[in-house]
Formats: sequence, structure tokens, C-alpha cells
Amino acid sequence: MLQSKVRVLLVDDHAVVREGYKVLLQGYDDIKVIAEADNGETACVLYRQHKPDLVIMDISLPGISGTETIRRIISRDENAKIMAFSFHEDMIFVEQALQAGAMGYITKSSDPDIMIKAVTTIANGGIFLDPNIAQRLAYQKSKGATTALGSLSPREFEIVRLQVEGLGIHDIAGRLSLNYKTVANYNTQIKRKLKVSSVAEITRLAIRHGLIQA
Amino acid sequence: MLQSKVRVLLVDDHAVVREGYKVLLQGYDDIKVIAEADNGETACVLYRQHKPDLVIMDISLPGISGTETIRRIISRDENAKIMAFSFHEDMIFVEQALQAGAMGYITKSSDPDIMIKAVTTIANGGIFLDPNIAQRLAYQKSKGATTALGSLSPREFEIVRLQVEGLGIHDIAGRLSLNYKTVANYNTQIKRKLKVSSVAEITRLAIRHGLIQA
DNA sequence: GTCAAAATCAGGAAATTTTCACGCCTTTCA
DNA sequence: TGAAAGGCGTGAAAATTTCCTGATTTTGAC
Repeated sequence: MLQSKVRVLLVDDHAVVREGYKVLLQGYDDIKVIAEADNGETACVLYRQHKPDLVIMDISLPGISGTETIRRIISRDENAKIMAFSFHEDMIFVEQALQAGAMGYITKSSDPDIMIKAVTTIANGGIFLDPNIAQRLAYQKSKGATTALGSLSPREFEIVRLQVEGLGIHDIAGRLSLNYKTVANYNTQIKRKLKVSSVAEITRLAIRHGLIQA
Repeated sequence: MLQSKVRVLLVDDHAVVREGYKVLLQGYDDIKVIAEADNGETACVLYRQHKPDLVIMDISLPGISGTETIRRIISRDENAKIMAFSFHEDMIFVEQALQAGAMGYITKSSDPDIMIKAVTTIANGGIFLDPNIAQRLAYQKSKGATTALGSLSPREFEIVRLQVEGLGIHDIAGRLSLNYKTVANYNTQIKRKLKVSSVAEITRLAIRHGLIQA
């Protein structure tokens, strides 16, 4: 396919990671990073400003999550091409990112070749998963396996994420612009779904699944 | 975690103790004692021969000590996983063993459940201390004001431990034969000392310090 | 041995959180 | 198009947390 350059929007909260990406990508003439964001809100704004060909999106962002950001971007432009990226390889993230509309997923351990291939493939309208990821995903699907966290709705998942970071019920409500009672209700719901009775257990579950670092 | 069997090298100068271990361990299909030694030298030789997944090492050995043996094994294979074991609970032994490179420590009074958990955890690359040991170790450290958990009194520490396991305030009170109000008060105190505001944060702190597994 | 500091335990009152039971709206999808 | 599921919110009761206060008991240092 003939085209000029793939114009990329880079979203990651760690400056080091962004730099690393740029270094790796700049070796390729047909890829160009035209903008960077360190959070979801900025990412949405920059997307509308620049209409990049591809977004490289870190899934674990502070504040509004990567998946939520993906959803927002896609709701504005359903043709947006987003490549999800994450440091951990937990399947939950992959599933959620893809469900949110990402067209690919790679991790920190994907080697550069894979990454470049992913970028060009997705920019050209294809889908691309890191082979390791794809394999495990397929394997999981083949046996209908779902993790406990996977049974949560996006909203519930979001709340778990903020809760295990240590935020109180009001902080969470504020962050998500919800009534605090709503958050409280979600909390109860979450415990029921996860079959636990305490925040401590939720936290450990989240850590086991790589949702958050201990 | 997926794996075949944990292959264990047992090191203790008392035949009775070794037999005891084998009896306890043989109840678990995924653990297998593949070799035994009654002194440090033999242990080193056997380690090189068998490359076990885990070494259960008595600290008080005649001849070259347990800690010295640990050092020697680790100097040859820095990935060696060693669980220190001892009849006495003196903190000096614990500190020495850990400094030598042991990834865990249990005592004769650790109950079987703890022991099995320690074995599997360490074999899988984790660290594991008998909770009682961990508690006292942290408490001792508090004199040097190192870890945050170390600033807790024994009672406070105990409550943290139960809380991060997921127990509710009433369960804890029952377990320790205290009034639930007392436990509630300790909780507040603990949060103040640890400078956190949620159970989620306490849990993560506890996991970081090896007080409990995720 | 004495004295001060820290630890242990608990009660009261107010503030917060949690739970449970409902209801309503919107999206999804068979 | 109608049922199911998610998203959002209220109200009221139950549980927990927080902040204060105070009584013993240990512990540690001089």
C-alpha cells in the first residue's frame, strides 16, 4: 500500500517509555511520532487535533485508564486505529483492550521487529497481536476460561482499579463523576461477583492478576 | 502456577527430622524429595548433582554451618532456592540465613500448612517467612526504624496480618479474644502509623514486605 | 527501684461506609 | 420488540471508622 508516513500518537505516563518508543521507531523512515500524551484526557484532545494514523496506547495509565481512553477515542472516530501496549501480559488487559476497540496488543517483552510489524499492520487497517499473546488468548478461549476479574463490567473494573490503589469511595466518585452511593453500590456488587468479603482480598486478587503492582 | 513436581533436596543432620519431613511432604503430589544430606559438604555435592528446585536446609548443622552451606550453594548457582529451617527461633539465625541468601525461613513450630506453602512459594521464585518470624523480624527492625511495618507493635502487627488475609473486624476480635472496638481502634492507629488511609494500601504494603503472598 | 514512655484494652459519640432493596433509564441482541 | 444486562441513583438500616478519653500493664532507661 502506498502512503507517506504513519503518523503516531504516543500515550504513556512514563517519559522513559515514551523516549524508548521514539528511539525504536525513529529507525524507520515511514513512521513518525507526531504527538505524545501522558494521560487519557490529553490523549483524547491530541487525537482530535492531529487525527493520527495510529495511537500507541499504554493500558495502565493513572486517572482514566487506557481502555477507557480507547473507548472514548473510538466513540468519536470509529475508524481510529489503536495499538494497546502494556508492561504486563495478563490476559485481562488484553481482553479488555481488544473489547474496547484496540486493533492490536503488544507487551514490553515483544521484540522490536514485532513492534514495527504491529505498527505498520495496524496502521494499514489490519489487526496484530503479539504471537505469545495471541497464542495464550486462543488457548484460553478454547476452553472457555475466564478469570474472576473478567466477569466484571468495565465500570466495575474501573472501580476495582481505583479502589486497590487506595482511593476512598468519595475520591472514586469524584474521579468518575458519580454519586458516592453509586460507587458504594458497585463495591457491594463487585464483592459479590468476586466472591470475597473484604477490600484486602480484592487487592490481592488484583495484584495476582497484574492489575496493579504490590 | 504450572509446573511438574518440586524436586527437593533435604539437608538435616538428624535422620528423624528428615523422615518427618518426608512424611509430611509425601502427602503432596507436587512435591518430591529427591535427595538428602546430613551435612554441608554432602549437601553441596548433591546440589550440583541433582540441581533440585528447592533446598530445605537446617541451619544448625555440625561441621560447616547451614548458613555457610547456603552461601556455598548460592555462590555456585545464584538462582538456587533455599528454605532455611531451624529448631530455634532466634532472630540471629533468621537474619543470617536470609543474608546468606535463603528465600524463606520456617521453624519446627511452623505448622504443616505453613511449611507446604513455604515450599511451593519459594520453589516458584517467591519469598516466604513464617508469619511469627516475619513479625518479630519486623519488630526488631523497628529499632532501626527501617520498614514502615516495623514501627508497629506486636499487637498491631498481628492485626494487620489478619486483616490483609481478608478477615473482618469481628473475626479478628474473636480470633484474638478482644472487643471489636479495640480492634477498630488498632486499625485506626495502624493506618496513622503506616501513613495510609485504606485497607488496600495496607495490603499492598504487607505484600511488598513478604508478610503475606498476593 | 523508680519513673516515664509505650503498649494493651475498651467505651461513647459522631461521621463514614457498607449493605440491601428498589426503581428508572439506556444499550444490546436474539 | 421485548428481555437481559449494565449504568445510575435513593433511602434506610447495619456496620465500620474515627476521634476522644481513660485505665492497666509492660518495658526500658537512669
